[in-house]
Amino acid sequence: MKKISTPYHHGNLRQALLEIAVKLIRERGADALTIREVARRAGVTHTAPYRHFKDKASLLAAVAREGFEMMVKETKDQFSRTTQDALARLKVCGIAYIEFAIHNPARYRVMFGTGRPHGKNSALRKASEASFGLLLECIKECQKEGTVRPGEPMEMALAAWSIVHGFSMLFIDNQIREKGLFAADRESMMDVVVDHLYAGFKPN
Amino acid sequence: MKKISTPYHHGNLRQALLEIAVKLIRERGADALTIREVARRAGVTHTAPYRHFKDKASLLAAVAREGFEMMVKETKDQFSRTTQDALARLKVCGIAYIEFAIHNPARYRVMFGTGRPHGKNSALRKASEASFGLLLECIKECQKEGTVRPGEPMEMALAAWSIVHGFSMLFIDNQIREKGLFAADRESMMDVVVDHLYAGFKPN
DNA sequence: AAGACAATGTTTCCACTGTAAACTTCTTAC
DNA sequence: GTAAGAAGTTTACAGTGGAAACATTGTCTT
Repeated sequence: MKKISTPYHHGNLRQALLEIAVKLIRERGADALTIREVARRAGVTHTAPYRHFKDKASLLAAVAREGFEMMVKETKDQFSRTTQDALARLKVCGIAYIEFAIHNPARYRVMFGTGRPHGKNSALRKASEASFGLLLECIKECQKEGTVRPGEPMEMALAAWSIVHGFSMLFIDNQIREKGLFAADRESMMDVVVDHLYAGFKPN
Repeated sequence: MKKISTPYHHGNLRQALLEIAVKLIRERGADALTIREVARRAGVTHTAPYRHFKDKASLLAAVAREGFEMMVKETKDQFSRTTQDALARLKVCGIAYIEFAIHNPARYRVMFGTGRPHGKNSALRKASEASFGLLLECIKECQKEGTVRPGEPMEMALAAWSIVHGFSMLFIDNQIREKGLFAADRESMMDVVVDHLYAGFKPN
């Protein structure tokens, strides 16, 4: 039996590194992240992190994975507070997604910004698939319910994901505020964008 | 009178650097780009690029700016080949955008991936605004034409931009193929996604 | 309780990076 | 033709990612 909670030398360094990494990215941007600085703040040597992460990319992948897991969890939490129909849940999906991105911009960028595809890193891939799965299920349920028009659910999920992802990216990259779109507050902007999409999903 | 076309020592090094940078990003990914390697391939010392770009970020910003300009130009070219209504042009906007992203994934990622907002770099900002402006104008024209329902054009442009941007990002990050969505070919996927959005724009 | 063993952290090392400063060499305007 | 400024070079430095060999500590077996 391995006691996970018991500290070895440092005391759950892996988790500490992840938290420090996120904080650092938040403070100085994603590419300013440095393994050495993370180690420094954790109070360990600059090579200690390599016991827990193969390399820098691997550390970032772990941050990303955690992000997907958080996102799924938060969405599900919102679900449980939404006792309504599937359409309501579908909207929750969109809103929760965007809210996550806005509240965790640094992490969000890591989740998608790396450029290099998740490829082999199956843990990361699984986490991201879980997130997509949530959306897909919602759409299927809506179709059963009759609140979303028939059609290949995959394609509709793709469209839905595209819009919330796109909006999130633009928002956190400041492209929106820069273009003088801050007339409306954030929440109503979100609603507008999401509604435009769902308008295209309506039956009839 | 300054003769721009005449080579000094190297011969239009600035442009050469830009081209090499893009090629490098294409080959090895955006963060593998190194000023020294760019210089090496250009056959100059590793500090020569600093005569043309303040720093690495500045070089990347120039690559991004060029990208926006290319995108606008290509869209306009497509416009001139589209003698039809404004709605047709609006669709061209979406398709051309996605096509650009797909054909220039490396550059596209630089255009949006940096994380750091364009902020002060006004040349980059202007180029990106031109691209957004094209979309905005299309929507306004469609509204005049009656092929897009009334409503704040800014908001609709935002929605439209979100979806094409989101789709592009997901596509070039391989998130789509990874999720087993390659059933449809690229072109029909594009059409489907764009159509879902425009369905929400329809009058009535 | 006593080692053996694997997990964790450290030291030392290396090739490489971004960029500043002071320099040389070329181009062009006068 | 010469002075000035632009373009490219040399040299230097601190910081980085990561490999390798070493030291330490907790855990497992007996």
